[in-house]
Amino acid sequence: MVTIYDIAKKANVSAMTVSRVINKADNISEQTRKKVEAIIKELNYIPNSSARSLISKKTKILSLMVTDISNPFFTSVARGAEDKAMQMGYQLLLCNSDENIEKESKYIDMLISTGTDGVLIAPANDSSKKNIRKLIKHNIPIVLIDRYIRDLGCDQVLSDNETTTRKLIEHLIEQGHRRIAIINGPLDVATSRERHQAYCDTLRLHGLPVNDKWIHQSELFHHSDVSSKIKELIDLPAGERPTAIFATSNFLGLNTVKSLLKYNIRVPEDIAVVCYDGVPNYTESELFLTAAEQPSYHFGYMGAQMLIERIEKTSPAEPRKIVLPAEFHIRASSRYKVEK
Amino acid sequence: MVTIYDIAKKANVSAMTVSRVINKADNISEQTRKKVEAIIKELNYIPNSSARSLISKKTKILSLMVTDISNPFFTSVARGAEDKAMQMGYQLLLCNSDENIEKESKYIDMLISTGTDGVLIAPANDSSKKNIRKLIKHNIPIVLIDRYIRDLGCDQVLSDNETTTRKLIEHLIEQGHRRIAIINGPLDVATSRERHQAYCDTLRLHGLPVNDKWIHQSELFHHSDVSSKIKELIDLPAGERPTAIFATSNFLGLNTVKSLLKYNIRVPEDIAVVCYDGVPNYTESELFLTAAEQPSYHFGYMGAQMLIERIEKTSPAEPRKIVLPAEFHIRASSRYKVEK
DNA sequence: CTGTTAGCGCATTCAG
DNA sequence: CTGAATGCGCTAACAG
Repeated sequence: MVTIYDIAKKANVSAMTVSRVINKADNISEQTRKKVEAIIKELNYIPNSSARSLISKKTKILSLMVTDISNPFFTSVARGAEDKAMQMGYQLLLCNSDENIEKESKYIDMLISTGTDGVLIAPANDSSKKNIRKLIKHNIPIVLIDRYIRDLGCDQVLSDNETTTRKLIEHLIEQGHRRIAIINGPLDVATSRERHQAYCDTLRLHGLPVNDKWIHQSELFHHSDVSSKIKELIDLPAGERPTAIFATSNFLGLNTVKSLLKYNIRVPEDIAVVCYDGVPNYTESELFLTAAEQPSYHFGYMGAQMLIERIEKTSPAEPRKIVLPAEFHIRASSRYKVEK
Repeated sequence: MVTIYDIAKKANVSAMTVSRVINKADNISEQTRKKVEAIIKELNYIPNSSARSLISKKTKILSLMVTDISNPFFTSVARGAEDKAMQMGYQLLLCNSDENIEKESKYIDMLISTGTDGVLIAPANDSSKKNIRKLIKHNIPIVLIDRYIRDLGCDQVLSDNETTTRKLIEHLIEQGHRRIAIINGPLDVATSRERHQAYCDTLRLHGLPVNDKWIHQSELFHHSDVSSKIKELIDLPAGERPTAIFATSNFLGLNTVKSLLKYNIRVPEDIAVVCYDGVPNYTESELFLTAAEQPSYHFGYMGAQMLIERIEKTSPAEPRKIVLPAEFHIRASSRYKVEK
C-alpha cells in the first residue's frame, strides 16, 4: 500500500506537505505542489479513508434505509439519492429493512459503527422511532423519506397524502361512485394512516357513507396478498358492494387489479381502481392503471441534498420539510361513468 | 463518543480486555466477560469501524457496481447481493456506472479509497478492463457479474448466453419463422457479443439466412430508442421483412414491442417477439412477452457469496465460474405459427 | 487469563 | 510556505 510517507520520501518533502497537497490547502508553493502531484500520480497513490475518518469523524458515506429496494418506488429513490451523493462526493450504502424493526435496528448499529455521515430513512413503521433516536443520539443527521414520525425534529421529504388521496377519491366520486373501498397498508405506518384519514374525510365531506366492511389494512405495506379481502368485497350484497377501490400503494394496486380479474370482475366496468403511487413506465399497467404518481426520484435526490446540507452545516438549524405533489394519470382502470 | 477506554475504565480492566470481549476471544474469564458486556450495553458502546479498518485493512463493506439500479435486472441483483452481504455481516455500497467508463473509473478510485473488501461488478463494457485491473492491483477481490471480460482471472457469475439464445431462436424457428431479426446492445459488451454470435450460429445451423439488415446494435445496452430501427425493419420488402425479432434485453424487448404497436404491427401475428431476460412480475408484459428469464436475484446472491469466500480466503485459489441457466416463459408474443 | 507497548495512515496543532 | 510531534480508536505482539 502506498502511503503519504512514500510520496513524501520520494518528493523530498514532509508527509504534512503531501497532506496539504491532497487536501488542496492554498499555502503551498506552486512548485512543490506540482512535484508532489506528479509523484502521487506516478505511484498511483489513493488516500486511505479509514485513517482520514478516524481523525475527521467523516466517512463521506450516506446510507439509505428502505423497506425493500425491489419496490420500484424505492429503486427510484435510491437512484435519485445516489446521483446526488455522487455529485457531492459521497457514496451510498444500501439497507433493506423489510419492514422489520429488528432488522432495521441491527442495521442501524452497523451504520453507527461504520460511521456513516448521514442516513436517509423510510422507517419500517412507527416503532422505528427508537431506532432513529439512536442515530440522533450519535449525532448522525437523518432525513425521513416518505414516512413521517412525530417528535423527531428532523428533515423530511414527504408525499402530500391528504391532497393526493382527496383528489383520487373525488375523481371516483365524479365518475359517479358512491361506494368506495380502500385497500391499505398497516396503520402503524404514517402514510397508511394519513391516506386512511383523508379517505374517510373526503367521503364524509361529500356526504358519502364510510363502511367498515370497505376498509382493509394489510399486515405489510407492500407485496401483501389482498385476494381474500377482494373476495369479501365482491361477495357483499349488491347494495353494499363497492363500485370502486382505492389502493394505497403500487403493489396493492397491481394486486388488487390482479385479484379482481381472477374473480372475473371487469375493471373498470364492474369495479374501478385507482392507485396511490405509480408503476414503472416500462410496464403495460402504465397504460391501464389510474395512478397518482409520486416523484420518487426526487424523494431521493432532494433527500440526499438536504442530508448533505445538514452534514456540511450549510442548512438552517430548524428542520425542513419538503412535500412533493403527485402527478395524476387518469387511465382506463377508472375511466368509466357509473350509471345512477 | 464512547470508546473502548471508557468501557475499560468503568470495568476496571484494560482496553485490551474489552477488545477481547468485543471480538469474542475465548481466553476471557466468564466473570470479566459478563462485567464488560454489561457496561458495553449500559453505555451503548459501538466499536469504531474506521479504527478497526485502519489496522485490519478490512471494512466489511462490499461494493456493487451496476450500470443502472433502475434496471429491474440489477435491482434484483442488488437485493440478492444485499441479502447475502447482511447475512455474512457485510454492508453493501451501491454504484451506478451508467455504462460510462469514466464514471466507473471515478467510482473505482473512491472504492479503493474507502477500502471496500470486494467488488461485485457488471462492467460497463470491454474497456472496463483497465478499471478492474486497478482494483486487482490494489488486491481487492472482484466478482464479474453478467458481463465477462477476458484475461482477468477472477470469479464470475454469468448467464448461459449461447444456450439461452439458441433455445429462443429455435423456438421461433419451430413456430415457422425463417426471417429473424436481432435488436441487440453494443458489441463491446460481452453479453451482446455472445448473444449476437449465438444468434448467427443458430440460424446457420438451421440453414437459415443471416441478413445484415436484420441486425441492430444500439449505442447503450439498456433504454435505447429502437423505433427507427424497427421502422427500417417493417419497411423492408415483403420477402425480406422479418417475421420475428429477438431482443437481447428486457428494455430492448419492451421497447421493441412498444415500437411495433406504435406502427400498428400486430404482435405476434405480423411479427413475433422474444426477449432475453424477464420483466418484473408486477408488470402485465409478464403475461405477454416471451422471455428467457434470468435468475437475477441469484446473480447477486451467489456473486456476493463467492466474493465473501474470496475475501475470507475460504475458496479455492483458482477462479470460479458460475453459469446460471435462464427460465423459459413462452407467452403470447411468440405463440403464433407462421403459415408456410 | 490479563495488561503494556507500539503503531495502523493521516491531519491537527504548533514551531520554525 | 514547510516540518515535527502528537493522537484519533483500536488491536497485534509480547510480557506477565
